[in-house]
Amino acid sequence: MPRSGEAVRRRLQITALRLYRKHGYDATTAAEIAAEAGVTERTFFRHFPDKREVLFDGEDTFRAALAQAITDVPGTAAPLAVLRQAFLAGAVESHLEKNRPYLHPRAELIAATPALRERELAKIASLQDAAAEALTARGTPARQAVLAAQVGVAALGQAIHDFMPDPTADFNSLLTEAFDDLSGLGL
Amino acid sequence: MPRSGEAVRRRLQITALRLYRKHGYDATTAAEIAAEAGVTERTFFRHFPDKREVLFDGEDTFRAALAQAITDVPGTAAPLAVLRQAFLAGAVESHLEKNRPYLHPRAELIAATPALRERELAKIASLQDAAAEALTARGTPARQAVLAAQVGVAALGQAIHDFMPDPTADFNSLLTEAFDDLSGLGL
DNA sequence: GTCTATACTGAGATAGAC
DNA sequence: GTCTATCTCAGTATAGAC
Repeated sequence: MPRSGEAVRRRLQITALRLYRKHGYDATTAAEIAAEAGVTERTFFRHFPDKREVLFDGEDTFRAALAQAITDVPGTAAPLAVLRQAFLAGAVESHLEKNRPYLHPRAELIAATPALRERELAKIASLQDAAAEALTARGTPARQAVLAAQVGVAALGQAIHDFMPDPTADFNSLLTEAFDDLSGLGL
Repeated sequence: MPRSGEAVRRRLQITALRLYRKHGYDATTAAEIAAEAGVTERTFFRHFPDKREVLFDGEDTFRAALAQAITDVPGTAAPLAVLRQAFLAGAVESHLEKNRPYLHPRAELIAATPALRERELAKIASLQDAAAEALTARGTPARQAVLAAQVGVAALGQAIHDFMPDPTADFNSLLTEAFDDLSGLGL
């Protein structure tokens, strides 16, 4: 067996998704995933702090890329306009494309599993925090930044949700649509 | 020690909050909480399905009251205007007042404990779902309802956040302020 | 109320990459 | 030799089953 950590890590992720979907999250033990990936249970927990996190690898990188995209938006537009531009800039789309084959099955599993849904919400909250911080660094007052981040990420979530089941969809159109929808809510 | 279910339940909640704050959530065992409350560990898990839930009792009632308030808003205003009126109607304020003494310490603990923060986010998401459903029942298109619920609950969260540390604050002013802030985000 | 499975943790030993 | 990935072993606590 190869000792390169990255390969083991990938195998654990793919195996976990497959077994979680096959037998359910609760009915799948960490030992089973590890065994199928050719390592011991302890190694599983060395790569991932818990059974949920194995499905959320790479979120940190994505969050950093998104924060950078917000920082890089030129000009002094209003907070939500900045977020719209940042989300259109490519970081989101490239992150989605990178995991294309797993996106939809993974989303189905998460939606059907409360424990995983909780973890996903935490990741989204973390995205909101990063977005708010990036806006603050641009000069947006903290209060507005936090609110704008929550609203903007909600629109982003809607776009991603619509994008996933349809391989032919154009992400940027969906994103523009979601942000346009915000205007009709009656602010 | 009285064995009437409600009293035990209350003692378990108060004891849990105290011990979680004193020794940290992870370092506190369910057995310790139960012992201090004068019951067995088994009784703890009979009242609360897990160690987190003991801090989130009553959320279901609150969610139902909020949904009812949304349903009860008269007229055909835009979705966010409906939510603003519903949140001002008293259900939120009365829920906050009921737990006044525990609100702030509880919030501090949750903010400092990732596992509890995850559970709180799940509860908030559940509020959003209920709000979206109530809006849909009023005739708001599903897409708009989901987005409006997320935006409205974000404003609500901001108001609650500001309300907690300050016992003299007027909740309805904070809420109005938060909703007004939404207009300045640049839609 | 008792029993058990399993998620997770810690420490020390081993094995391969450099 | 160092460094890092993995294994082995022993343990605790949560939560569910009976």
